[in-house]
Amino acid sequence: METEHSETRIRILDAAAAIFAEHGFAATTIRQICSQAQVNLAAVNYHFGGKEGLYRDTIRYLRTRAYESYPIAYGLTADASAEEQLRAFVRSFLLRTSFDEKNQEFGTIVMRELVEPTTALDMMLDEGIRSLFGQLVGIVSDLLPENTDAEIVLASARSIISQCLFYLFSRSVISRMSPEEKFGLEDLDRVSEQILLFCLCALKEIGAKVNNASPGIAKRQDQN
Amino acid sequence: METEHSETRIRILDAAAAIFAEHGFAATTIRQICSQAQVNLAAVNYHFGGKEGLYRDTIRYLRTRAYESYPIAYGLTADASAEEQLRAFVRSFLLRTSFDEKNQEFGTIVMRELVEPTTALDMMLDEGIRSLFGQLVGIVSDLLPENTDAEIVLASARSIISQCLFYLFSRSVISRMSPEEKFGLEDLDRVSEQILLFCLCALKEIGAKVNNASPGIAKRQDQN
DNA sequence: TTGCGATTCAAACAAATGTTTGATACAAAC
DNA sequence: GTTTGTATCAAACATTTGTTTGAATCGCAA
Repeated sequence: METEHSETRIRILDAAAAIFAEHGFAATTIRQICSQAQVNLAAVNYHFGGKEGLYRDTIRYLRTRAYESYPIAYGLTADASAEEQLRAFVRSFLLRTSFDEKNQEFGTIVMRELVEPTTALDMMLDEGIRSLFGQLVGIVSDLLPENTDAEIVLASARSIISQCLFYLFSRSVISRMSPEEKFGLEDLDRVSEQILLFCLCALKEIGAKVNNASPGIAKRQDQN
Repeated sequence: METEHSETRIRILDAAAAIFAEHGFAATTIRQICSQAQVNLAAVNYHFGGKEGLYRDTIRYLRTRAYESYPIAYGLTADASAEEQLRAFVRSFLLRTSFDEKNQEFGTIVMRELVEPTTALDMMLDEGIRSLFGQLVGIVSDLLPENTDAEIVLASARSIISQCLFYLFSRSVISRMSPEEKFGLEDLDRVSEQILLFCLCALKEIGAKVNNASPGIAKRQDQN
């Protein structure tokens, strides 16, 4: 880990990222990678100990790059409202996983890990996914009345994250059903606001329902 | 196609469904399949012409079974309200793809096709996905005011389907984050109602917003 | 029974893949 | 200049994989 001092290492990692993302772990051969990276076939074993070692280091490499470009609280002041926090969460998530094409390889490999978990998934859970989801639950909790059932908070967080994941998973289908849509950087505002409209409306109405059902403590009626 | 007259064919298809779903196309060997099916190694080539032919027939085999068990308008009368139609859509979708473990193999292979499309994905689009999504758009359209922007209808439909897909794609993560949750048949009611709560609340509030913005034609204020 | 097409089987084949090897080139330290 | 450790390279190795082959077996009609 640490620094990628060697020039060859980086060339291999860049090629591996592209090819692992495109074909998946099993269907990728280290001959492809070494050919594209223009290094000798034995270089992978020399530098990474084997195909699996290269795969793990490739994920770390991409993840580091993605989170450096778009940290979780991307462009957010400390005193931001819960709604703004949710907006930042959704936008940085989309950017990190698919809308910035520089990070599309990261998103694709994450997706592959979800579908076909390897030991790398546990690593990703411990180092990122768990805390990411916890943060979302916190934001959703702030957007709902205090006495909201915890299960509703959790389910709502899942509903929200699923809409972000959709644009990762369904790229292949959408590009076939409506080929004119691209979902690149220039579409980020439109898509993120569509997601936020749906989610904020849902949370507002759920909050109203909760307050109606048990009009005990927190009463919130912030008309947008 | 047509009937699977041969006993061996069915044994191979059953084994192939399980193993393709578990390991994916590339990582599956026909030796595994034949071993599990207890047939000779050459049987796959004899009956299906090769590994790819077996893969295509396996998808068709699973899809037929899934849609026979849970058709799109599963348990729905002709005069059902739009909300009930949405409920049936969500429930049958969940059952078809993951919550009925008999169809989990189908859901898993669909998921794999989304992540790594083969020619089979085009087949699936033409024969099912496109009309399925069109049906959902119709239901959403009924649940929103008539003068709602078409783009909002489309985006809302995507938001809804994404929540159904979530329980397909995120099984591996959820089972690691909260291993006590199972998402089997006994959880269908709870999960589908959570999804429907979120979606119906969102649609209701979006509809209110639309009517506020352009209070022209349709006015709807059905307090739940 | 005999004959014949369909099916099953063990064995082998050719290609591809991850990995290893031993020699070579290179650069810095002494 | 010599040495030493690192990195690169072509070649080969051992497995695994999808596929093919040709004989053996089965089912059944003539």
